[in-house]
Amino acid sequence: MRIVFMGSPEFSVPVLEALVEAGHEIVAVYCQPPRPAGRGKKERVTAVHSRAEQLGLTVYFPKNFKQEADLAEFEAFDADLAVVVAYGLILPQRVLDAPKFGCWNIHASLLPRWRGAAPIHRAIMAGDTETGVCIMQMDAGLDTGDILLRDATAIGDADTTQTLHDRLSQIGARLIVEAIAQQPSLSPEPQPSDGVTYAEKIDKAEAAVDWSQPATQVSRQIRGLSPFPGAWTTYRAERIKLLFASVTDQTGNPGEVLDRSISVACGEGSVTLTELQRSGKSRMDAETLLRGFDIPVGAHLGS
RNA sequence: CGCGGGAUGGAGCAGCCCGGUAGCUCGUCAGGCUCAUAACCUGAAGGUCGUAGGUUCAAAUCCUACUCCCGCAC
Repeated sequence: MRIVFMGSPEFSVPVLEALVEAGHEIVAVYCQPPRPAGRGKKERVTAVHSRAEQLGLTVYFPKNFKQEADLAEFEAFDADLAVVVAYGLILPQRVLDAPKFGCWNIHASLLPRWRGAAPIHRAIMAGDTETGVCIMQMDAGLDTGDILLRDATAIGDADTTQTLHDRLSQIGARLIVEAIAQQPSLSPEPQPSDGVTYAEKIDKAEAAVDWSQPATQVSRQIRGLSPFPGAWTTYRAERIKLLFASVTDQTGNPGEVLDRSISVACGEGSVTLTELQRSGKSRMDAETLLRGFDIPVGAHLGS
């Protein structure tokens, strides 16, 4: 099949690779343009951009699809299908209609739950026990298209946004190849009107840990924001990012350090912090961190 | 030219301001102990202090340039 690929971040890369692997003809790759980003404000290309160039594919990055030239260029590829995964732009109807089979989107949730920007973070933060990937026939709405194929995966207590992100990306890659192979016999199913939720973008204000929350909620917050943007607390005016925490059942004043494993009392129960990162340092486990940075029992975090 | 932190035996850090014998916690190795269990005691090995210059009788420490890592902001 002649396919136009549209995606930007790391999540999209395995999908692109799978399509190439499956022998499809990638006639163009679209992604977000390079932008000044990161330390030093240097121009950064997207993950898809650099991988596509390694694969010898031509990369396009229009600002949006409002210019006639960009629309015409897209239509001129005369593609059979466009595969869209975390591209970062709203596609106008002309783009949706251009490929022979339209545009298919890979979305990292079990729709209609968690439509929108941050489905992986939201699923963990909400305490969902299951999530998955949907292949959908894109329409004008926000993640409202008919479902072509889906697959689920369980969310465990050891999952973080990192682990789930990687797993869902792999599932998405496999699923899109399957969907294309089955294309003639796929039966699009409209999404149910019940159970619709929206995954709002993560706000930085959500990243500060509130120790008065129950331990289960604190753990979900820490795991759901790990590794990006990272939940954090403070100790001695220093900001400490928390990358992983498991729920334990000790009690104390919220924010109080209860033992030498950095177990911290929450509003209800406690969490044991096992992966942390001081600002300016790399992430390390609790024992390693404590070797050069004392957080004594009885210390109070986050005040 | 966005702001800032950092690079010191295998790991994590102190020492730098105020130049003068390389230090702490842990790990490793050898031996001891066995009511200390996130055990204890004794001893040992292991570092051209990120790189390159400069200042100096003397530089981990002061000066200059560079490389790499990270936090914030975006």
